[in-house]
Amino acid sequence: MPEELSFFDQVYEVVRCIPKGKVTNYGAIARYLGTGKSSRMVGWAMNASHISGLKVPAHRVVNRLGILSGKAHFGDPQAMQRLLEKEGLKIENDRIKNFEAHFWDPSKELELP
DNA sequence: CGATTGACGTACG
DNA sequence: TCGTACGCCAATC
Repeated sequence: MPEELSFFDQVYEVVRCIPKGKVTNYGAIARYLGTGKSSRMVGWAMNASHISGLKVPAHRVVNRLGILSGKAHFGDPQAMQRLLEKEGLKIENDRIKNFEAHFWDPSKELELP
C-alpha cells in the first residue's frame, strides 16, 4: 500500500467525500491535491473513473461556473441534472443555481493531513 | 515516437 | 467588461 495514492485515486477519494447536496469544481479538487492549475487532470480522472467502473459521484463535480460540463459523459445528459435536482439542487439551463451556496471546497472543509 | 486533445482555470489585451 | 491565449499532465491517435 503506497502511502501516496495516485492522482486518480486521490481525486476519487475527494469526490466521494462530497456531502450530499453539495457540489465542487475541478479547480478546488486540483488545488486540494496540490496540482494547482492542473484542473484538467481532475476531469480526466473523472472520465477514467467512469470508464473504470468505479462509483464516483461525478455529478457533484462541475466547472467553476457551476455548469454541468460533464453531463454529456453520463450516457444520459439529463441523468446528471436529475441527480443534482434529486439532492435538492436547483438546475437551470445546465447551470446550478445558488452554486456558491452549495459549493463545497475540499481544501477548506476537508482538513489537510 | 510526435502531435493533438481534454468533464478547466487563470492571465492578459 | 468581454474576448482571446496559454499552461497543466496524461492518454490517445
